[in-house]
Amino acid sequence: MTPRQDAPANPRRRPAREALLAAAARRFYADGLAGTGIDSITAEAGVAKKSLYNNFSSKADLVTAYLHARHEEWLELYRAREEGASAPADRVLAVFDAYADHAGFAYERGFRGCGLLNAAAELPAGDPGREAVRRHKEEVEALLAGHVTGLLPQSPERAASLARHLAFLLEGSMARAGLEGDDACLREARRIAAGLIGDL
Amino acid sequence: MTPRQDAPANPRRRPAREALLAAAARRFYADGLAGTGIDSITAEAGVAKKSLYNNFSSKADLVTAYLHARHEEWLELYRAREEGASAPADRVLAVFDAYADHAGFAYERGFRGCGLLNAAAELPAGDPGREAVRRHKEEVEALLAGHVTGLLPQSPERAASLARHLAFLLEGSMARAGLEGDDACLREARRIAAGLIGDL
DNA sequence: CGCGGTAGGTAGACTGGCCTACCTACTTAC
DNA sequence: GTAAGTAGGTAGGCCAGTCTACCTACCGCG
Repeated sequence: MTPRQDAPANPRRRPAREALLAAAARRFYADGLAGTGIDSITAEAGVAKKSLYNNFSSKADLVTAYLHARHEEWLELYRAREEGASAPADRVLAVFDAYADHAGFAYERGFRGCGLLNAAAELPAGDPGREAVRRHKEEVEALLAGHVTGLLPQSPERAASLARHLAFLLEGSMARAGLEGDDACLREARRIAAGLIGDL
Repeated sequence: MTPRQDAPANPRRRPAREALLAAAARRFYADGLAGTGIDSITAEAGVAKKSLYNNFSSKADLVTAYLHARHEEWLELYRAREEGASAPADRVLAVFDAYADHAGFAYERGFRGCGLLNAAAELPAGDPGREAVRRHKEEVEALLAGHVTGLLPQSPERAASLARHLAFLLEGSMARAGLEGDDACLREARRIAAGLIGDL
């Protein structure tokens, strides 16, 4: 029932929502949530302020959409890496590769680590956005746990512990990579992970 | 040559600087750097705004002092844990315990992970404060590397790799603990670390 | 001992700028 | 004609930082 199933070819009638989301993603990632003003987003998107409030009810709503889009984007990267990784060990490493891809996206200019974690750092303790980031990280860990269970079918609790271990490794290396400004930490974490699941 | 070597007993003449630093630490940790206003800090410190600018040249200067104080605070916690830990393995675990202590400080109300990492998440890519956080994390890793070298004197590169491994584990578990809102992740990371250095 | 200067505190007004959010008025695609 | 875009203004609030005006503890000195 959606009247517009394909993107309109006319540039005059381009969907403002996507331009806004793309611009918001760049500004939020680079300057932080609180450090980014509405005007700078609309200016970068080349869009009127009214269009922002036509598509989003508030800045907080735009932040929510940003977090959701970033989650989806990561899933996309992971799915791309998962193709061709059939063995459980390769699927574990595919998660690490997806993280590196995610880093590579922003790497060209001012890599600052995981956008979701950075956003969560700005949100107060009980904030729904913070909960969304928590769920994302738990989902990534669950993904790892699924693959690790394939490697250790005989002992589920050892598998769960290893999955946590890998998840911490992944998260910590991403945080450090953001501070260092390059993805060397991520490559090293992948190597360490390969060692952990290699000698099973 | 300092004319006042002991704290003045008179409450009228209490040092505003310390009250400001303590209040800033609470507000910055709970609400973020950009999310915290000058007025809320002076109000919580029970101090005039003038006193803030008597003691600090700007809000950025106060942020710098906050980051430095947090670094020193962690060092203090680590030193307390290091006493009585003579074996290298125990010293490695003392670092993990110091992190848990650090978490416990803020745990009572609204634990939000590592204050230094959260602050760095708000700072732009080349910011001096961000560099300070990077140096702090590198210092922690160097500490771990020193202890691990005591465990693996025969192979320095394996020791360096293990130190990184432990550093990532530490950082990642702290990040996850902040999202989850409790220190269960930290306790699990300590257990995993003990396993890593136990079977050497 | 008393007295005045100084250093560092208090309260609060104020400026200029940026923030979110809403608004009007016009334009264009379907 | 309508829906959705454009440009840009405006209201009202919060921000950092400065300023005036006053107050009080301490110190040296006569």
